[in-house]
Amino acid sequence: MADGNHLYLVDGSSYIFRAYHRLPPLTNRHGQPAGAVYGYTTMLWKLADSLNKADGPTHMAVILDASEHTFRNEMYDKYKAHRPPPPEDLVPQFPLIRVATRAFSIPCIEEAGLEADDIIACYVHEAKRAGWKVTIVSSDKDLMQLVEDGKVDMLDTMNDRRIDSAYVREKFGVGPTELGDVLALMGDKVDNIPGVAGIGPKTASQLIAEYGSLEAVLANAENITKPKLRQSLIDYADDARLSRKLVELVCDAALPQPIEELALTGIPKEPLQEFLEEQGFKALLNRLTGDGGPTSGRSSSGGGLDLAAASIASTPARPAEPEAISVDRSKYETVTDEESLDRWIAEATALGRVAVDTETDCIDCIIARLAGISLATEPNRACYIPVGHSGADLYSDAPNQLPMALVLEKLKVLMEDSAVLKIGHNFKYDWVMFDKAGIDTDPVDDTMVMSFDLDAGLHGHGLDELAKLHFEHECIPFKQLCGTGKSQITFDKVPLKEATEYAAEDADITLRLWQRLKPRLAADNVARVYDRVDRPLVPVISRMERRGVKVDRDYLAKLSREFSEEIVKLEERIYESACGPFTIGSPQQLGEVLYGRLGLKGDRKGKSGQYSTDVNELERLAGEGIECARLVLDWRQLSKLKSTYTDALQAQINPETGRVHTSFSLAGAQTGRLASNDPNLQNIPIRTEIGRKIRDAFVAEPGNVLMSADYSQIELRLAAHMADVPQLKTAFRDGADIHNMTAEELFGSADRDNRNKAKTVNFAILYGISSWGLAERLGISKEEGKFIIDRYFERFPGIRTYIEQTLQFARENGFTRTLFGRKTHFPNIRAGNPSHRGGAERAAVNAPIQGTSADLIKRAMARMDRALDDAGLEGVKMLLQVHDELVFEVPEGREEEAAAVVREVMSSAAEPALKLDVPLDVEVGWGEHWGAAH
DNA sequence: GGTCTCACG
DNA sequence: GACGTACGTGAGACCA
Repeated sequence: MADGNHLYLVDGSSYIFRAYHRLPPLTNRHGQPAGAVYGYTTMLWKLADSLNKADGPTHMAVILDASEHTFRNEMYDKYKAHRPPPPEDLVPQFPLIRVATRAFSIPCIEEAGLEADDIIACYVHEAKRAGWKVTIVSSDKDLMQLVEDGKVDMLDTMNDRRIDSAYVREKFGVGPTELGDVLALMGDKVDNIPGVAGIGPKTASQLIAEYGSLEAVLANAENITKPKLRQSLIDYADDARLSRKLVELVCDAALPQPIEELALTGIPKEPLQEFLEEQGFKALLNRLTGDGGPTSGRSSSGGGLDLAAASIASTPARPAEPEAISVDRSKYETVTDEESLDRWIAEATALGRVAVDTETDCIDCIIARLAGISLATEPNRACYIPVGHSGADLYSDAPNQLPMALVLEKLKVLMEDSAVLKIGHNFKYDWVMFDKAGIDTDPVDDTMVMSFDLDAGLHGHGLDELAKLHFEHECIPFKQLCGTGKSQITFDKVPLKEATEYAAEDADITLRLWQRLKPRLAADNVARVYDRVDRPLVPVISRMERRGVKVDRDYLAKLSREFSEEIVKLEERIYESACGPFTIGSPQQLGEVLYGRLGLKGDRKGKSGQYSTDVNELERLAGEGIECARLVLDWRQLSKLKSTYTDALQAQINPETGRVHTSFSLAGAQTGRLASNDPNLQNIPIRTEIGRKIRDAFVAEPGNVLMSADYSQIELRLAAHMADVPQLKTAFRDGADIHNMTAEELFGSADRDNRNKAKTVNFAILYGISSWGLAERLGISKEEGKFIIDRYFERFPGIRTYIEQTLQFARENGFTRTLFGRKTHFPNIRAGNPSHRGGAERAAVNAPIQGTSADLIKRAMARMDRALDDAGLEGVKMLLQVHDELVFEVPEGREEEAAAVVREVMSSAAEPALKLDVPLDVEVGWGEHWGAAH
C-alpha cells in the first residue's frame, strides 16, 4: 500500500464545536467571533502540511452536516431533541467554516438528509472498495465503528492521537465491529439516543464482551443474575433495538462527489492568503508569506510540498536536471513458464504497483494483435512475457512461449486488482489491448499524461524523448529491431532475446519515469488537473476509440465520383484561361502562371521567397475579375475534399467493424485540448455547403441516431468570467446575442456589417490581438484597427486587465494556468526575438481560455458514462469529441432522455470545483447522420 | 523532410 | 524602427 491512495475525511461539524469550547473567544479583524474558525483553520493547515509525508493524505474532503432534519428524525422523533441551540457567538462562525475550507481549496461535502457521520461512512465504504486507506479526522465515538486496522483509522488532531482498534478496545472493551452494540445499550444523552435505562458505558461493554452482540444480550436477558439489570434489559429491549438502528451508520448512499475528485495536491496560495487577510489571522499569514513557512526546512525536491508549493509558483519553471541511471538489460527476464509468471504477478501484487507495456504487431490498437506484455516492478527489474510470437521455423525459442489465454487469465486478476496501480506510458493503447481480452484495467497511472500535465510546452512526451531528457538514456530504437520501410517486420517476428530487451526496457523506463514524475505532480501543483481531469479520461477515450463511428462507404464513393467529374471540368477551364496546362496543385507553378505568365500583381512571401497563392490572394484576384483565380479556388476546394475526406476516409474504414476509429491524443495540444489523428475527425468540413455533405457520411447503426451536443460560445463565456466583464456576463446570462451587444458597444449600432466586425473583434481578443492583425482581417487601416481595439478595452476594461495580468504572470513564471490549474509553458515568453516573443505572448493570452474550455469538456466526458448509466441509458455511446462538441450514438426513442442527461452533465461541468458567473449553454440536436444533428 | 495550403474549433 | 502578424490542431500534395 506504500504508493496507494490515502483519503482523509475531516469531520468538520464536530470539530468546530470542540474548537469552540477549547479556544478562547477570539475575534477577527472585523470584531466578529472567530475562535472556532481560527482553530479549524490551524487544524486544516496542519493536515495539509502532512501532505505527501508518510501516511499523509493524497485525497481529502471536509464533511459537514447539511441540515438538522435527517432520516433518524423519521425513525425517532426525539432524536437530538434535547440538544441545546449552539452558542450565540458560534452561530456566525458556521458559514465561515465553508469559506475557510474553500480557501484551502479542499472539497467541502454536505448532503441533505444525511449527517456528516453517514457521509463519512459512505466514503469510507467506497474508499475501501477501491483499496484506498482512510483516515477520519475526528474523535467522535460513533465513527469509531468504522475503524479497521490497516485500512481505516482516525486522527484526533486536538490530542494528536491516532485511533486504531486497540484504542477502541481499550476505551470500550470491544472492537470496532461490536462498538455499535455497545453504543446502542449505553445510549447517548446529547443525541438523545435512549439506550437501556440504567446501563452506562461500563455495563454495556461488559455485556457485549460477554455475549458477543446486542441480540445475544437481549436473548439471554432472563439469565442475567443482577435483578435490576435483568429487568431493565427486558423492559427496554425495544429501546435498545431502536438505539441500535440510530447508531448504525448509513454507508450505501450515493456519493455527492466521486472519491477520485477529492485529490489533494498543493494548496494554491492566493485564495488562502486572501482568506487569512480577510480574517486578520496574522500569525498564519506570516507563515504563509514569510520565510518560516509551514514546510520550511524540508527538502523541496521530490515530495513534501503543499502550502509551500504556493510560493514555488512564483519562481520560474526550471527544466529538471537529468538524473543519471544505469539500465542493465541483462537483468531482464523472458517469462516462458507458469511459475515465473506467477512469481511476477505475486511480486507486483505485493508491491501494489507495476509498470506495464504491451507489444503488438501493429500501431493501430484496434486491429493489433498482442505479441507480448512487459512488466517492471523496480528499476532494472523487468520481464517480457511473449504470447504471440511466431516464426517457430526461424527462431528456436519461439515455441517456448506460454499460451496467450493462460497469460491473460492470470494477468486479468492483476490488471483488475483495485489495490494494484498499473503504470503505463500512453496507457490508452494498452488499455484497449487488454479491453479486447476482456480485461478492465483499473486503477491506472499514465506517465505520458503526467509529463504533459507537468511540462506542456517545454518538450514532447514520448517515452524515448523523456528517457533521454530525464535520464540521459537512449532507449533501443524500434527501427533497430524491426527495420524500416518495405523490409520492416512486425514485433511478433522479433527473436525473444531482443524483444525482451526492448519491451522490458520500456516498462523499466516507464516505472522510473513514474517514480520521478509522480512527486512532482504535487510539488508543481498539477496533481489536481491530473487526478481530476486527465487521468480519468484515459479509459473514457479508450472506449470512444474502440467504438469508432460508422461511415457510409458507398455514399463517400458516390461523392468522390461527383467531385472527380467536377475537378476534371475545372482543370480544362483553368488550362484554357491560363494558356496551357500546369500542375494546379503546385503553389510554385501556380505562382509562376498567375504572376509570371498572366502578369498579375502579387507579393512574394515566406522564407522561400515564393509568391503566395493562398485563399486570401486568390480571393483578392477573383474579386478583381480574374476568372482563373476563381476556378483555382473551386478546384482547390474540391480536390481537398476528395483527397482528404471522401477518398481517405473510405480507406480508414476498419474492415472488421465497418467503422472509423480515430485516435485521440491526450498530450496533443499544448493548451490541454485533445487532438484527433488517423484519421483526424475533428476537422470534418462544415463551413461550406459542399463540404458539409461529407458530414452526411457519418451515420448511426440501424435503430440509432447520431446526437451532437455543443457548447455555445464557450470561449467567449469563459473570457467574460475570467476577465470579469460585467456587460458580457450580463449579456450571456440574459441570453443576448453577444456579437450584437459588442457591435452596439463598439460602433453604436448593430447592423449586419457591424455585427460581423464585432464578431471578428471578439475572436481577435481571445487570440491575443494586434492592431495590424485586426486591420488585416477587417480590411481597414492599422490606425482604424488600433482605434477599435482601444475602444474595446475602454468599453470592457476587464479584458485589458486580464491580458496584462496574464502576461505579467507568464513573464514571471514562464507558464500560464487554466481555472482548473492546467499549466502551459511558454519558454519564448522572454525571448529576445520580438517575433518569437510576440507569438508566445499571444499564445499565453489564449491558453488559459482555450485550456479552461478543454478542461470543462474533459470533466463532462469523464462523468458522462456514469450519468448515462444512472439514467438507464447504457445504450447511449459517446463517440467523438470536437473541442466544444460531443457526438453520441443514441437508440431511437431515447433521444429526449439522452439529450437531457448530456445537457445537464455538460452545462454543470465546472461544478462543484468552480462556480462560473456565466451559464454554459449547450445546444443538442440529432438525426440519421452527423450533418442532420446540428 | 520541409513548405504550403486548408479542413476544423 | 524592425520584427511579422490571431490561438490551437492534422493531413495531403508537391518538391528537393
